[in-house]
Amino acid sequence: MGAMRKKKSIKTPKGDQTKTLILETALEMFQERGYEQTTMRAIAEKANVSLGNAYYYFHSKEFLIQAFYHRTHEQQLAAILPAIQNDSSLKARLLTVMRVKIETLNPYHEFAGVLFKTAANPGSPLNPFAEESDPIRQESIKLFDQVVEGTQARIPKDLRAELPYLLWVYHMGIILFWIHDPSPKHRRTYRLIDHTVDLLDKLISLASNPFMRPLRKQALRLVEELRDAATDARNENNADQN
Amino acid sequence: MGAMRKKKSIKTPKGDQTKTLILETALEMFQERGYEQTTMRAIAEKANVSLGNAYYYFHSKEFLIQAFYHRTHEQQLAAILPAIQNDSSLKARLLTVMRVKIETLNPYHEFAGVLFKTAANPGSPLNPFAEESDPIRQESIKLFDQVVEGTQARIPKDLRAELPYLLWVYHMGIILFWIHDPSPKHRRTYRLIDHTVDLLDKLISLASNPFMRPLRKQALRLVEELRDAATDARNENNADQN
DNA sequence: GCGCTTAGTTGAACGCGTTCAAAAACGCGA
DNA sequence: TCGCGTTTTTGAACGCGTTCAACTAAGCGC
Repeated sequence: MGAMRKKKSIKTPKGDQTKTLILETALEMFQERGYEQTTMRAIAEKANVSLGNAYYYFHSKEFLIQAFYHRTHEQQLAAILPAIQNDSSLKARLLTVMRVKIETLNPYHEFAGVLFKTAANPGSPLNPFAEESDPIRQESIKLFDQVVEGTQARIPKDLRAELPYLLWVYHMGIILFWIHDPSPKHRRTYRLIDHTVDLLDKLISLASNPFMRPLRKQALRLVEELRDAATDARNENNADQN
Repeated sequence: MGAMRKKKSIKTPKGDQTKTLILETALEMFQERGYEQTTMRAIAEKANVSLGNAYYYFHSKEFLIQAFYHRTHEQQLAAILPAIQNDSSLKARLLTVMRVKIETLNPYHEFAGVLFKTAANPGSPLNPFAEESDPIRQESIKLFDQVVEGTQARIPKDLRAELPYLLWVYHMGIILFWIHDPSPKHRRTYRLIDHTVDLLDKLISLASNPFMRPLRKQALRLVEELRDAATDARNENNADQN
C-alpha cells in the first residue's frame, strides 16, 4: 500500500519545472472536476507530458494530494499568523484560526473528502495517527502552540504541554465535520466552531481548576499513551518497507 | 460515488444460494489474503461463477464489505448480550462490551483498515456520520443503550438520552485505534480500553454532578447539533441520487 | 406444449492507475 | 567534438474494478 518511498533524489532545474507544471495542472483539474473524475492521463495530456512522466515525479495519484497538503498549509500559515496578532484571549485566537482554516479550504470542499479517505488508511503517508515525524503535521501542531502562547490564560504546565496537540486533534475533527457539511456556505461548520470554541474555553478553565488535578492527570496520561502508540505504529510501518 | 442504490429486488431461492456462496468465498479470501489482494475475478473463479455474476449480486467490491458489517454485527450481538448479564456496574459492562468487540474483530485486523478508509468517504453507505437511517448503526447504538440500561448509576435524563450515541462514538474511536495498533496481540488496545473506560466512568459521574448542569447542557446541545447535521447530510445525499 | 416475463448468468470490453524497458536529452570531462 | 553516465521522457502493456448487451433458465398463463 501507499507508504512513503525513498525520497526522490534531487533534480535538475528542468525537472523541477516539469514537476511543478504537473502539480499545478493536477490541482487545477481537481478543483474543477474533483479528484476521481480527473484521470492521470488527462493531467498528463493537459500538461503536455507523457503519462509515464507524471509518474516519474509523483509515485501515485495520492502523492498529488500530499503536495496539495503542503501548499495549503503554507497558504494557511500566511493567512493565520498576521490575523491572530490582533487577538489576545485564547478563545478569540482559536476562533480566528479555525475560521481562517475553513475559509482557505472552502474552494476545495468537494475534493477534500478524498483526502480524508486516504488519510484514514493506515500506511498512508497522510495518516494523522502514524508518522510522528511528518514535518507538515509537526508544523501544523506548532501553529496551535503559537495560538496558546502569548495568552495570559493560566493553564497548568501538564495541560499546557499537551494542549497544542489536543487542539490540533480538535481542528481535525472540525475539518471532518466540514467535509460532510452540506449546508449553504457551510454555515453549520462556522456555527459549530463558535459553539465548540466556547465550550473548549470553558473546559480548559475547568480542567485548570486545582481540584480537577487528579482527573486531569489521568486524562493526560491517556493522551500521552495515544501519542506513544502512534509513534510505534509509524516505526512498524517503516520497518515493513525494507 | 458509492451511495446506496435501490434495494436489489427480492430473489429466488437459487439466487439466494449463489449470493451467499459468493459472499462466503469473498470473506474467506479477504481474511486470508487481505482486501486489496483479493480480486473480484479470483472470487468469482473460486466460487465457480462468472465475473459478471458476482456484480449482479454485489454492486461493487465495497458492498462485500457492507455484508461483512452485517455478519460481524450479529456475531457480536450474540457474544455480547449474554456476557453483560453478569455485570452490574456501568463500568464493568462497558469493559466487557469493548473487549468482546475487539475480540471478535481480531481475525480481520488487516482487512479492517480498508473498512475505515471507505467509511470515511462521504457518500459511502458505510459512512458513520451520514445515513441516520442505516439499520446496522441504529442497532449498534441500541446495544449501548442496553449497556446503560439495567445499571443503578444515577445519570441525569438529558445525558442519559445521548449517552448511547456518545458511547457508540467512543467505541468507533477505539476501533480506529485498534486498526492502527501494531502491538503484539493488540495489547495496547486492551490497555487503552481499560484506561478509557475508567476515565469515562469518572467523567460520567462528574457530568452528573448538579453543579455541572450548565456546562453539561451546553455540551449536549452541541451533540444534538452534530446529530442533526448528520441527518441533513444524509438527506442531501439521497436527493442527489434521483 | 408454447409463448412471455422475469431472474440469473456469461464473457468481452472499457477506463483507469500503475509499471517498465527502452529511447531521448542533458551535462561534462577528455 | 565525442563518449558516457545520469536524468528525463516516452508509450506500450498489465491488472483490476466495473459495465453491458446478449444468452440461458425458470416460472406461469393458456
